[in-house]
Amino acid sequence: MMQTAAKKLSADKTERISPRERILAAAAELFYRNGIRAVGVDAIAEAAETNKMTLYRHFASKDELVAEYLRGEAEKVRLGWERRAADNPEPCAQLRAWLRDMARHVSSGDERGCPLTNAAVELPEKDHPARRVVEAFKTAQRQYLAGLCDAAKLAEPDMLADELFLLLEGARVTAQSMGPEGMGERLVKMGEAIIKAHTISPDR
Amino acid sequence: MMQTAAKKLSADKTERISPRERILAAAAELFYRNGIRAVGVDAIAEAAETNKMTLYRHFASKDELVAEYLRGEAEKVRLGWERRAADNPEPCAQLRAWLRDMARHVSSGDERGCPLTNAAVELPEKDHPARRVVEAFKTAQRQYLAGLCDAAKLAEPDMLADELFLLLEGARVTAQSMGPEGMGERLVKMGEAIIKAHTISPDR
DNA sequence: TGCGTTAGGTACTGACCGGTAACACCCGTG
DNA sequence: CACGGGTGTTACCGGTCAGTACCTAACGCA
Repeated sequence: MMQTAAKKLSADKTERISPRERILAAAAELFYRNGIRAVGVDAIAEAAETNKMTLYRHFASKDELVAEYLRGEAEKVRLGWERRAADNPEPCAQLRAWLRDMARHVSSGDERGCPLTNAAVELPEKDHPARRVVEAFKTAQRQYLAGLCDAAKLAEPDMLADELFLLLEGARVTAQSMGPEGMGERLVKMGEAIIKAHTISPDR
Repeated sequence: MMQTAAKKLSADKTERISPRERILAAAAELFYRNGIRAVGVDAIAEAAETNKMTLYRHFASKDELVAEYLRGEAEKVRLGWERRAADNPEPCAQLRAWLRDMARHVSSGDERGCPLTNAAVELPEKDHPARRVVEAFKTAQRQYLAGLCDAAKLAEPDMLADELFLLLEGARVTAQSMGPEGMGERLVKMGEAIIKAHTISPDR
């Protein structure tokens, strides 16, 4: 009675979302916040307002769920790049927008690093399905960034791309062990300085 | 008989090392290689050629053992700085030596990132004894680096210190999800370029 | 010689892990 | 109305986890 009514009500507003999506959303939140190994499947099922059986009907194993979670995170990042590309036709402006986005994100306070990177730290086993996702993502990210630096006609685009990439990766991973004490604006300044250093000189 | 003979023999060559040291060494290797959460106390005791009871006579809990492991790693880093300071009286040369050491380390192949940073990724719980160790270490590292940049009379020493720090931190954490494809020499080039950018200009 | 400290060994606890079996249920479609 | 797929519920499996009780063996020191 109450239950059916509540079911129908919630079906109208939120619970129309399929269990699979709820599980993925809950897993993303818990994995990122508490670490992958620290979160059990029971906890995920509970947070998704479902149960373990349903989870295992949609995902072959916890490892596969982790891989799917990481694919989702990679997709979010890709969408971010798409948005910035749409907003900034100039590749250099796109680069700067990325820098600002990341700086804001890092200094947001609840930063816990890049989910993909964290997964690689937490899951060192070479044959883990999650690792393939991480490696593919990081490689693609690096290539895209290098292409962007090249399109922006900046000097030594590959090296500049790596500099920026490593700088931001370092900032994200460091923000969680040291407070983001003014890391945000400082990060932008550093990135801008590095870009500037690659605007003038043809090589060294 | 056999046992006592073997005991005495081993006591003469290697097993004079106290169980505590053996446990710490085994824990360091296993924690770094496989991740902290992935390693059980039984595995550590076995690798240290002792048993769980002896482990718990020397360490109050696994968490405390982890903290002690991290203190050991921090001390190793400190000794590295001491060695470099002895070898390079000039602060700028010391900085460059650090860069080279880190580049070699990153491209060594079996890099799995900074143990302290990895611990912070694996153990998000704010009150974990390991986190205090990590935070103290990272803060000290940053300050020391800034002091070194200042002593080297480089422009904007604090920002330069952060740039180098984040760059190397990013390189270490990235080396494990992408192969260290020529990361070594490229890292040195990047660091040198950043240092160079801070040698001339008084400010901006 | 005797005694206390330290280490090793075995076995255990209670909790939790990932994963599965069996069954009741709701609901849309025929 | 009957049916079947997706879902919820409960109980369970074997294994592993951190941590402990209890006893024995070896050693240093007096």
